[in-house]
Amino acid sequence: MSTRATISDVAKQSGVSISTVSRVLNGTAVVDEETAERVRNAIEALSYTPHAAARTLASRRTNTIGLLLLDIGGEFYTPMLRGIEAVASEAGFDLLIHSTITAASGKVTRRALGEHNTDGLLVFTGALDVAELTRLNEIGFPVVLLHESAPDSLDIPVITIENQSGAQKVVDHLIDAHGCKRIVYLRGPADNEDSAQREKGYRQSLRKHNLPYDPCLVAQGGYEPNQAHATVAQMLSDGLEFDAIFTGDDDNAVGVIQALREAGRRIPEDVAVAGFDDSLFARILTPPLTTVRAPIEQVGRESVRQLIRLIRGEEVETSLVLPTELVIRQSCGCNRQ
Amino acid sequence: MSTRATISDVAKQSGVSISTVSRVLNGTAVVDEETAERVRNAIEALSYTPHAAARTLASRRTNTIGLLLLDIGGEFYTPMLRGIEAVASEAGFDLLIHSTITAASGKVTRRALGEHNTDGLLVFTGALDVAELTRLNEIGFPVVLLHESAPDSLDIPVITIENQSGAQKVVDHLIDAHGCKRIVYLRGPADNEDSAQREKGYRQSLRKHNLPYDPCLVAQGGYEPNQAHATVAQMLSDGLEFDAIFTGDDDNAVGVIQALREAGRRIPEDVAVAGFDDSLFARILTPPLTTVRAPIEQVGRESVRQLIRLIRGEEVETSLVLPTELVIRQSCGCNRQ
DNA sequence: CTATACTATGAAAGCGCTTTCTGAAAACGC
DNA sequence: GCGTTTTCAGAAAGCGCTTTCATAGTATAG
Repeated sequence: MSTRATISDVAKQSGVSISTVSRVLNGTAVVDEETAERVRNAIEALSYTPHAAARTLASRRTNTIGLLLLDIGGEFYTPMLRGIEAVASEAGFDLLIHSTITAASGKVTRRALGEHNTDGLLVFTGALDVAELTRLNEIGFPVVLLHESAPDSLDIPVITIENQSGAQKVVDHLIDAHGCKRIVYLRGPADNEDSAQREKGYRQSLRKHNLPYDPCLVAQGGYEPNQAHATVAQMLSDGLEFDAIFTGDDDNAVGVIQALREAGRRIPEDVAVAGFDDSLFARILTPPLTTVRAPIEQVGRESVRQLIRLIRGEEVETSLVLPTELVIRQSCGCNRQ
Repeated sequence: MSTRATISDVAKQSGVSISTVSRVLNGTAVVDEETAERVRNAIEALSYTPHAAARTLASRRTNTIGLLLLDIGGEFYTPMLRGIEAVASEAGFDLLIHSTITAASGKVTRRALGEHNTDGLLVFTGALDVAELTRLNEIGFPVVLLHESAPDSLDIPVITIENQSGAQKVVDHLIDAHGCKRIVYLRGPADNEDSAQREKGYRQSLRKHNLPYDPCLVAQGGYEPNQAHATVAQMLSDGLEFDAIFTGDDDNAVGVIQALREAGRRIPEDVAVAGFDDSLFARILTPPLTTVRAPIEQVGRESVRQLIRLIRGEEVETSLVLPTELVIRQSCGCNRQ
């Protein structure tokens, strides 16, 4: 507080005009090397840092990108955040984060992130309503979506992962390697695009292997251990028969494994289990979880790269789908000790 | 982009001066209700949002708090972030996040977060060097430290948790309930204050029970499964005898359990294990981990509260220590099925 | 040696707000 | 009914920068 050095302090100290200081700061024009050196010394001596808001106001650039999340606390976000932060920081952008879930309670619908405080927005599945998305699109504001495609009417790039083929690979494996015939699929939250894609992959695999599609075998897991636990417990008490569960994501797998164990079903002898994501805890589950590796950190990195291109007015892919990879551990029946 | 509405557009549209619009916006003075209504309508009609930088520049308030982390990807941060975001957002502050670990590679030492773009800073253990901390303290800039106290010379509030008593409780439990006599303690990274405190608690408990302190039983775990794994494997191959491991944190526990299992030691029959933090995965380990619950989200919440008080110039506790709680599961030998 | 083109710099106009100062009009007091 | 307060609103001065425009000085060409 007190007396921050301003650009004119630096100018005075080095005996030049503020224009010249600005030029040295930004490299926007050639400055005599000797003069530049004097300016740099003054900056150092005054430990001067340009005032971000003043810069923004004058240059009409915030040098900040915004990240709009549903729930910042989700485990899923951690690697994504790491990727986003790394690329943003490397490119000299600040990162403003807002979680819309906490905002829901707030009375004032202050637009937390937008044209007024960022150069562009990263929007995670469901974190922004279509109306606002449309508004941003109309004023040509740079936005990149993560894990969910935009309404067709809007031209907004999307970064996502190979959900369908990933799911197909893991279900293929359950069938081909372990002879599973009745495979449960646990959906994510309603409207979740990842989940819908994975379900497609699941059905595709069944079709490919001439296995019947039984709607009873598909149910809600909610990407959430408790719900998955309840669902599986219900299935078991209903006497539903199955020899494998593709849990939709790894979080579900935690609840699934617990429910199976409580019912005395052995994994993988009685029921094979496979997840999706390859979360940090997938390998520490017992048995270690066979799953599909989702390149989440990479999604974070790419999304920022695309957003920055957009901000710079460069060409951008409308959609980027990052590859997933089958990770075979033991919950499917492989590698038994 | 294109043509954002500005305050003067709103003023024109509602037939008042920009001063009045500003007053309606901020409630800084009484405005005739009828006039105010007209202004509000204009704001709505133009879907006007005040330009943050202009506001900042004029009012000398950024309405933003900065969070300086070492590694944003750490699992540990997730609940903390949730707490921080929730309180900040509720209080109308934006949250600017920067991870210093990624910045290390950058050539330019741009001060990512500071007086120039935030009203105050939350600094996590080790994320800022003492020089910068001192500078901020000297200019009276609001800073709150998380999980590490400031150098004595600086008067900076700290939010931390009851590490020592938490550690003591869990070691007490290992001794009292399970008769453990030779308990290993795995340290966190060097200089980690949490770890040092927990070690104190460990030693205190030994002393209280008249158990000898054997330096061989204390080693590096690094809060990191691989290192913990290596350390324990080494201890085992050295033929070191012990009947329990207090793993320092839950991350370590993952490596510890694996190492013990590989050596054919049963948990908890041969070796009892206990962690610290109560991470999300503590309950899904096999066996479920006995640990100490650290109120990490609470730390996040409190830190923001304190920081906001500081920003407002209110009185602040110099140090806040949040309580920890023993969580007994099965890795210590309790609740065996 | 003059005309032309650079080069390096400064002066000054904003960017979109907040806030102080000032004043007109309405309300009040006696 | 006149002076005094109160209420409401506008004018204008910045906040600390970037950027355009102008210009002095210097180099280059013919």
